[in-house]
Amino acid sequence: MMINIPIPGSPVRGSKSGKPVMALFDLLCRRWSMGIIWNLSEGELTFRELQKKCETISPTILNTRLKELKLVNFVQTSDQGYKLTELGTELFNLLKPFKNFAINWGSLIYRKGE
Amino acid sequence: MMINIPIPGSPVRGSKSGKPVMALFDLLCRRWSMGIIWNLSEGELTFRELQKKCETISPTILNTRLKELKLVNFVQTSDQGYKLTELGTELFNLLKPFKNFAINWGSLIYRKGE
DNA sequence: CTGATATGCTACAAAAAATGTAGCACGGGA
DNA sequence: TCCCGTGCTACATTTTTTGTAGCATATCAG
Repeated sequence: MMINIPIPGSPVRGSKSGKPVMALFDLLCRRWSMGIIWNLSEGELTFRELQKKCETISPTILNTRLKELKLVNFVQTSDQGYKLTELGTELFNLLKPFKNFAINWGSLIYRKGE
Repeated sequence: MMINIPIPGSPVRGSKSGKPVMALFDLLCRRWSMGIIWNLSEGELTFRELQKKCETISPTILNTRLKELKLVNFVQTSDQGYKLTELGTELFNLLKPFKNFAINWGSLIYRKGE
């Protein structure tokens, strides 16, 4: 497995100069990144618990994402398994409003299909 | 090309029951989705302009993402090219604070490497 | 009308990322 | 010692993404 972290200031997807927000997007748009942060927000979880919460994630990708998220300091290990760092929690707080937005969006899509 | 949209309420990556927020994450975590929304926030852009803004996107994927984002009503076409819908603008507003977060995060990573 | 340019987009092969399944190594507990 | 549960790796297959070339149409100058 090959770990490749986007570094703000170095070229990333979306920005040759490495605009920080593009580096963040590069990271977050990797499959499951956001889901993992979301699921960890409720508290510490072991590897297998997290795997269950994510429902359909493969252990390979879960482990890769966890390594990445640890490297960028959004997630940390603990006795009990994995948990968000302070920074990761801040990021989750930015993600939180997506829930209601998504619910509203979902009801619009639903109506569209009627 | 095959368009496949996550529908809240139907199984999506991350949720067999299709939790709306997971459907949204499924969509947003596709490569370039967030970058496209970000770049369109400043105003209408033609296909080629958008391509230039995204710096390294391929036309294939740009077109795929645009079709998807139109289908879920985040983006619409206009005389001048492409622009965010009202809903897309709302979504952008949720994304906006990521910029400062990313800048802060970037400076932390930088310090880590010193 | 003709040629030069720009635009939106498609084709397609190659590369990279994600998936799914099997299962290993290790640390309890009985 | 045998049996679980846990964290995680191996690896073949499938899906996504990339990169390059280039087509079709529209516009404009001559």
